[in-house]
Amino acid sequence: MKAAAVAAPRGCTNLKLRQLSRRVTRHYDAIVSATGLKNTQYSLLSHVVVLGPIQLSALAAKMQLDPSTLTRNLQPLIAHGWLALEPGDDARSRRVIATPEGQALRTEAQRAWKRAQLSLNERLGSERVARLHALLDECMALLDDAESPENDE
Amino acid sequence: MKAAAVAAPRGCTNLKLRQLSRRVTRHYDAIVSATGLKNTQYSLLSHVVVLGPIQLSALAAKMQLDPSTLTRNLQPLIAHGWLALEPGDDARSRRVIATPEGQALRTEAQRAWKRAQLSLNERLGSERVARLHALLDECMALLDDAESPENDE
DNA sequence: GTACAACTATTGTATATACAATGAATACCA
DNA sequence: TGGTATTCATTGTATATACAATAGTTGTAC
Repeated sequence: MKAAAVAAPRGCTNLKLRQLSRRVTRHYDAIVSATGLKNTQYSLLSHVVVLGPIQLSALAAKMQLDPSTLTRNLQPLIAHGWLALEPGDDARSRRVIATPEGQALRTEAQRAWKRAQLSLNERLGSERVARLHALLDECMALLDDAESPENDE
Repeated sequence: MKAAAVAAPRGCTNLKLRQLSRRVTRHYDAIVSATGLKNTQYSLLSHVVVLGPIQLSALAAKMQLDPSTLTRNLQPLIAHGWLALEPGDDARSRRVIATPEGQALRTEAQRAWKRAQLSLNERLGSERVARLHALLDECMALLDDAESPENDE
């Protein structure tokens, strides 16, 4: 039988991902920004609400964010009084926690997020979105795996 | 017969896209940055090389970039002498063009990009990458369509 | 117990991204 | 032809993102 012809990927994966990210981010922001949160801020706030008081380094890892980026992204949310920093186990580490105001805002913003997600599902088709999620998850998992071994080259 | 069960998408499409984008961008940057270009700059330079002298607004549309973002992103490349601005048809419009140095750099950087893409294909599997590309393209096309009609609300 | 390695978070610096507002030029219409 | 709307690009402002370097802290080996 013939050798299985694996379709060679065309184009730049990075470009395609970034372009769609920008596009989709604009879609969410158009809806979620009514709550005063940008999509990124909603995401960060949500993570803190769900993951409870959590160490900064652990949160950065969970969110695939550089620690320095996390430090910076926290600033607006702390300034608004939605998040707060606590001392950690060490004198060097810290934990983030959502304030009551932060939790309330998250509950409200979650409704807006839901509307944005549903309207996206509608435009793209739920089945397609589900496939996209699965694929994105697979890719992320595969790239994370490549982190642990001696793949430093 | 039973109604077709369409898998309801779980999680946030925006988050998944952004996380994978960040992850993949880091992968490309680790390889392409040796040429002195960040992935975004390589992408912009490439577009200009390929699309020839092109009006700013047209380029922004092609790249799914806000015009103000394009203006800003051009600055480093112009400062390095890799891109240049020309007068457009109007007195209000302008065109971008790649200088000879810019074209040479792009040729070099393209080789690095290729290595990054191939190594990504290897980690994720070419077949999976091809499926991802197809899906990303579909989603982008569907979102673009929703632009033209009176879907403003 | 001290010197050095490893860890945790932040700052310095640079870029990316977009919305709102602006300035300049052109199109259009009455 | 004169006024208004539209188009094109840029600036003001704010945030997102990451690498490199730094400052403090803890662990560890001798």
